[in-house]
Amino acid sequence: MSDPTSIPMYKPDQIEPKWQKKWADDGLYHADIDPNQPKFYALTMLPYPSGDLHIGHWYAMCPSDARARFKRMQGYNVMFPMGFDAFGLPAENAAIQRGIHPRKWTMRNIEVMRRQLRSMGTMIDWRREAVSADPSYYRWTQWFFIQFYKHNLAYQKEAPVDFCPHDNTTLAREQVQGEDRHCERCKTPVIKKNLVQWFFRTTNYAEELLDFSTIDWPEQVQTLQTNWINRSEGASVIFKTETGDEIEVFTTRPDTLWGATFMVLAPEHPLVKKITTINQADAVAAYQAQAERMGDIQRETADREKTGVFTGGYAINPVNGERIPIWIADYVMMSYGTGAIMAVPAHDQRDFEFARKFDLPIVVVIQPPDEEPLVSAEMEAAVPAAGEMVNSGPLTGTPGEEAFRQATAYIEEKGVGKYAVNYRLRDWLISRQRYWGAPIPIIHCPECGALPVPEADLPVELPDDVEWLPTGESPLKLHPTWRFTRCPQCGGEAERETDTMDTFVCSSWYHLRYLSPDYDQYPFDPQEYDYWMPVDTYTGGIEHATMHLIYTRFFHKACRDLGITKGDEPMLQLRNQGMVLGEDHEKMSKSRGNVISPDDLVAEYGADTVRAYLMFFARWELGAPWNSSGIEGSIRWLRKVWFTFLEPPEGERLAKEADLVKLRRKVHQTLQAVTSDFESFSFNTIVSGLMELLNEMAQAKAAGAFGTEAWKEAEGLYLRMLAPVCPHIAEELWTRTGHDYSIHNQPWPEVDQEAAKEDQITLIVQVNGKLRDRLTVPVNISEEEAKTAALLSENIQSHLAGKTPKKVIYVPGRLVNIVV
RNA sequence: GGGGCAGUGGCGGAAUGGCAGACGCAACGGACUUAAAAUCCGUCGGUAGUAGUACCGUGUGGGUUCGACUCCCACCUGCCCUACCA
Repeated sequence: MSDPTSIPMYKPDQIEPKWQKKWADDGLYHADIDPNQPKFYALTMLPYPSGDLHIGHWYAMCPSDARARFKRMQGYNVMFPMGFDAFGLPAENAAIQRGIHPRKWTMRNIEVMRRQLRSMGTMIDWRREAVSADPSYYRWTQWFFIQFYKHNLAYQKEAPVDFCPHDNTTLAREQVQGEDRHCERCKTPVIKKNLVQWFFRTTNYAEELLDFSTIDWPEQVQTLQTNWINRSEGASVIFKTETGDEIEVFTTRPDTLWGATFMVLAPEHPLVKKITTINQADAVAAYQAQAERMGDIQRETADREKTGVFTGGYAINPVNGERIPIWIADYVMMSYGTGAIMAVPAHDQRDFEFARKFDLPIVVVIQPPDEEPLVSAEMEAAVPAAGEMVNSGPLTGTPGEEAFRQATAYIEEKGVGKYAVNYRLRDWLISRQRYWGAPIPIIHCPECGALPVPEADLPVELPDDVEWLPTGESPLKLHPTWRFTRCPQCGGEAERETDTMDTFVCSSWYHLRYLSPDYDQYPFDPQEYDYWMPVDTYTGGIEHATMHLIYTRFFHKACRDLGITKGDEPMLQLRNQGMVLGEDHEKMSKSRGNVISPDDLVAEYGADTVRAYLMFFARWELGAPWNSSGIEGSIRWLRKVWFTFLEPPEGERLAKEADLVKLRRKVHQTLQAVTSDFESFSFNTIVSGLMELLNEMAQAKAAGAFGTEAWKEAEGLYLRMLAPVCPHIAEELWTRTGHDYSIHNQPWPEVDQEAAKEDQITLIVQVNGKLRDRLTVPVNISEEEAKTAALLSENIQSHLAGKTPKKVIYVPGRLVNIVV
């Protein structure tokens, strides 16, 4: 290579800010409605403004940005917006610790993150930014709540809820994690509390949420959501107690009804008190108290020994009239099904263990085929398999495959039960007893009840002057004046709801606010909606599979039924990126000291290098540990791109025609591969393909190709392929090689299929499937010619050792396999 | 206990019925340099051999196939989710 000082060095810090400013000044990435252009809504999950943009944020956003840029060059009108999920606990905790107002803390962090996001060189259209903690945003979060409330999709009820004693607020079920049931934010074990809470009726949509047929989402997310919703088919059956009450149970095995020898209620079940006899009252009360405390201490694992207490009460088995005892036990959950079960010890392992421990009767009512006749006294475990119904009154003898249907028909005919579907999915608990969230827009009037705030009075703004100290009640409740108001109906004295909404409510519709963040007639401008929605590609972490991604689907469907949104799904295609681990292969965290700061990397290498490395170093959907020497490879590559394109070659070699044909072939083959890799999110092979092509171009340059027509073509195609990955250096080289600004307005090039075609192939010759020779042959070789050439090869002859081939397999353009 | 994902050189990965290890990092040898950095050239799965080459090799065991990293079955290991779900 000639003296590198003859041309300017590649200095990203002199290039990147310059272009970022020019693109912003020119509004290059403004996405406006254009009915003549196909639209493309590319969305990445909005970040929480914790203050520092983590390398993980870059990993989520840079490849998504590159793909959005690719789509833009393909001729789509691409919208790639950004915003901030700005409500939430960390701001409030920071306020408590440091005495800063949550709004101030949040807005300061947002300012830092905006700067960091700009330094990435993304094509974000900042005119569409939305911040969920702005009154102009949460006004509409409140508006959605009111629509839901008016249509019975939001309601309040007293319920035992998971409460975090450290954060002093309730948690949604999916925010409680692990065996010890700890808070996802602060890891404190949660406790149970009975509170009046607000809910959204997600369960109304349980069935529809199981349908993924119209969306292209990863199997894994579909599985996670399906398991979370957990649909089970069975029957609901009514048991009458001797006190005349009805206990409804859900069972997936109506065919085992004749084997129900006792019932079990959850300790919190409302009928327990009524059923319990005087003799048992003390034991029952003690057990209930113990069960309640259980939440307080640690919740034990599933395989712990069964405990329970007899209530003294009895129910009647509705199919055989047997009198069966009613127990309470903590293995029955109030939160699933009806909080009561019929126990069939012979065919359910939990019931079996319970029956053995408390010496309750076990009656076999199912005889699986291929098994010795079951004898209850000799059983060591329950037999849950399907089989012929036995000992089951009129249905005795019903074969296994008929049992479910016949049993269901029987109880329906007798009027004691009916076919039923049950879901694990529960209604979404949205109340939070904290300050920094969107206030629930409800006024409680002693005369008129809970009334929505009139829409004209929205937003219900958060007061600024609030005491933070968490007491378990909303800080809004402690404000001297805020909560006192007038009833919108009767005008009498009334009080505001002081709970705020779960931040997942805010993030369930942010993709709609991006459409028109300044619009004040409606949550979004309907014209913008009609043009841009639905989201075409949505990217983000898989950790949101059972939270945000279920909520936002629910929200969209609910809004559809209220006539607010259109279509069944908000996001057509979903892709998840993996995680960037620390160099020690551990999750990055401040306490481990293995955090990689994007700001430092940009200062050292420039944004283009960081972008390229993030796309190159791992499979995007899997992620990988960071490697600080690995990134050296990316900067070397970009330096080499720089010199290969700018530095005049030494010497006066004249390229041979064959070299130019070869160069064009490689360029168009690479273009083909890069195009399909962008479509399939294979970002790592895009970069490796470009590296390979550069190596080939350097060779062609050494052979004298620089400045030829073929070289000019290769240069133009290379830079356009590079543009989505490394937008700054691509723009700089584009200008320096004599093209017109801006490369980012260039169309994505077309593959010249003729140029990409090989004229020779390497024919693989195998003997019994083992590679024995490689032959270079013309691409249009006939089957006969290929087989003959293979058999004539010296190597092959020696491996055949005089034997006659039994069979010769030919795969056109690929290989010959000789079987002896 | 249930479900999911993954296992390929020292490392990240490529190939997804047909040349295993593209591309890059690290390492080693060399050139340039007073020296270093940068850059360039070369080697780089294992065993045997000067070499041509041969044998082995994609977590383990089996199967399907002319041919398996790739498809099927069972298992092992790691990670993630979930959990007395009736």
